[in-house]
Parts: sequence; C-alpha cells; structure tokens
Amino acid sequence: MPKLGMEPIRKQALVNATIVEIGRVGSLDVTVSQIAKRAGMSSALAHHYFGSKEEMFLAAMRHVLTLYGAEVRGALAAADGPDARLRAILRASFSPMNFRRDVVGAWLNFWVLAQSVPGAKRLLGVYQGRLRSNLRACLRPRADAAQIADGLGALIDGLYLREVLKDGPADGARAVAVALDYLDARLRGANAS
Amino acid sequence: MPKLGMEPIRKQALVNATIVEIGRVGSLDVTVSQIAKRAGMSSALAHHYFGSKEEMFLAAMRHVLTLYGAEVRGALAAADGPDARLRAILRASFSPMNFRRDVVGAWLNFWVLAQSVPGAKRLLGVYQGRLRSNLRACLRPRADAAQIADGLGALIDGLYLREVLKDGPADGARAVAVALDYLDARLRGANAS
DNA sequence: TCGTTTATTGACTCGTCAATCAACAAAAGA
DNA sequence: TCTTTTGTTGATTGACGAGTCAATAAACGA
Repeated sequence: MPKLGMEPIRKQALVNATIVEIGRVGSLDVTVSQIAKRAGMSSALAHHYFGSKEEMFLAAMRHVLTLYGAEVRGALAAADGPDARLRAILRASFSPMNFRRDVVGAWLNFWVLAQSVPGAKRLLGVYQGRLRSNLRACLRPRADAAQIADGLGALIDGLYLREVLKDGPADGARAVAVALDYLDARLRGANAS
Repeated sequence: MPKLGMEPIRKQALVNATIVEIGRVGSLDVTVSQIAKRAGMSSALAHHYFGSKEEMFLAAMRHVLTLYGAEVRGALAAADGPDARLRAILRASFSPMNFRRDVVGAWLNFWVLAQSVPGAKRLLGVYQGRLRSNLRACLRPRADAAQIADGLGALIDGLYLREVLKDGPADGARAVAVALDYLDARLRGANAS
C-alpha cells in the first residue's frame, strides 16, 4: 500500500478536514481522531505529519489566509484605479468561498485561537496588516485614509460575524452592498468631526 | 461557617469568576475548578448551584448581556431626539465597561459558543434583535433605515473584534469616533446605489 | 539482495476534567 | 431537643483524548 510522496497529500487532506470539522462542530473542540477520520487516516498518522494538534490548527489557518490572500491579489490584478481596487477587495472579501459556512466558522475560531496561541495571533496580525495597507493604498491621497481604512476593515469583520450567526445561508452580495453603501457615503461626505 | 442565603452570592461570584477566567485564558477551555477557585469555593459547590458547566457559561453570558442592556437603556433615557439616541447607543456600546479585556474576551467566546449551544445562540439573537430595533427606531423616517442599521450593527461588532486582538489597551473613544465618522457620512450622504 | 527510508496503524499511557457522592457543619423550625 | 433544610468539601468515578510506541509493509538505493 504505502506509496511514496504521501506527505503533502496527507497534510493537505488533514488541513481540509480540520476546516470542515471546525465548521461542523462550531468550535475548536474537535479531536484529532475526528479530523483524521474525515481525512481518511488514523490519528497516529496525523500526529506523525503534524507534531501536534496546535500545529494542525495553525496549518489550517495558514491555508485559509493563503486562499484569501490569493483571492484578493487576483481581484486586485484585474482592477485599475483606486476606486475599482477598493471594490475589488470588498468583492474578494465577501466571495462565496470566504462565506462557506465552514470557512467562516474557521475564521471565528481562529480569532479565539489568537487569544491564547501567539502563532495564531501573529498570523492574524499579518492578515490585518495586509488588508489595512491594501485599503490605505487605495485611499492614499486623502488625509484621513487611515481612519477610513480602519473603519472599513472593522466593517468587513463585523459583516462576517453577522453571517456566521445567521440561520439562513450567507449572503455575500448583501454584505458587499452594505459595505459599499457606507464606503460610498464616507468617500463622498466631508471628512467629518 | 455556613450562613444561610448564600445562593445568590455564590452564583454571582461564580458568574464574575467565569467572565474573568474566560478573559484570562482567552478561550472556553477553562475548568470548573479554575472558576470555582477564583470564586473562592470548591468545584463541587459550583456544580451544586449550577447543574453543569454549560449552565454556568449561559448564566455568565446572560449577565454580560444584561449589563450591556442596562447601559444602553440608561444612555437612551438621558438622550432625546433620534440623533442623540443613536450616539447614546454608540457610546454605551463602547463604554469602558464593555471594553474591559475580559468582557470583550467573553463576548468573543460567546460568539463561538453560539455556534454549538442553541441557548447561547438564542441569547445572542435577543441582543442583536434589540440592538437592531433600537437603531432602526432612531432612523425610522428614512426609507433605508434597515440597511443603515444593519451596517452600523456590523460596524460595532467589527470594532469590538479589533480591540480584542490589539496588543495595547482598548480604546473605546477611538471606536466611537470611527463609528460616528461613518455614521455621520452615511446619514448626510444621499442613499447611494 | 539487504539495509534504509517512508507510510501506516492498533494498542497503550498518562493526564485531565465534568460530574457524583458521602459525609460533615450549621442554622431554622417544630 | 430532634429533624429538616441549606451550605460545603474531599475523594472518587468514569470518560475521553493527546501524544507515544512498537510493529508491519512497501518502496528505494546500493
């Protein structure tokens, strides 16, 4: 049975299974056995490839973040002009992939993980920093670019949160609409206060 | 030692200890023993008063929600006019009490809890419903009241989130400023798109 | 061919923790 | 006084789960 070069395949399967299981259970209280089972292997093998459960969580987090980053980069590449780039970031952030129930559930639990695991906190910091700098870049000429970007970043996270708790299916288009609604108003309005 | 009428005192102590411990550990992975110890009693007594750990979590959540509700109600009572009432809700939401590190940590974990415990989900639903109806009431005359309220609610939650992850101390005043910044722009601007 | 590396698992260890229980202490009531 | 109610805990149970280990097997390299 044992074919060589299994490591990357097994790891990927475990990462996917981790995300699915976290989303299914709705918390980080998933056992390595559950994850391994879903990935079609024994828990011992999971421990063999990732040294620990925490390492598995971090790998899953890294994967989600990587996918998101790729999506944003792709959307940005196809947009020119600051305005179009802003909208591209929003659309990417609320794309169906990011709104898959398990992915959003994973994000939520990663936020919690970041409270206690420094590695997780660092990863989230990288994501937030990139998002912030992307947003600011689109708003650079304005004096209040930083404040607008911070608010918009928070709005994105908040809209995410709402979707997790909703009963029905997530509605990315609506989230984009709400965000654009505020952003447009803020961009047009005088820089208040 | 045993004085009578201990029940409410013990329960309150446990609820407070639960919030503190969740905030300290940064997750729901707190043992009943830890909580009981901080509350100055044995874990057996904790189980005696609340039947289970889950019941303790729900009681703590109810308490946080009650405090928040009282704060909003108090702020609303002292404000007249829709505009002042909107600002009152914002100020109450970002009051120092709600930005205490452990309280915000508790909120974050309650969001996670709501994913798997129906009772928790119901409680959060009540909170969100009240917040939404309060916000809408302040915006009633407008045709787009619902959309503005939804965005503002999400913005509040998102700003919360940012504070949890920050390293330094939480800054409620800044959050209020960012929220007002967007809200003012949105209220003044044409109802876009 | 034979040792080495990679893949894989079942069984096991060790710790932890929620929940229970038996027992004890003090107040209230009869 | 005696009994019932309330408060309180140490010890115990029972389950579960992360991580380890020994053993097996296939491929590879020399």
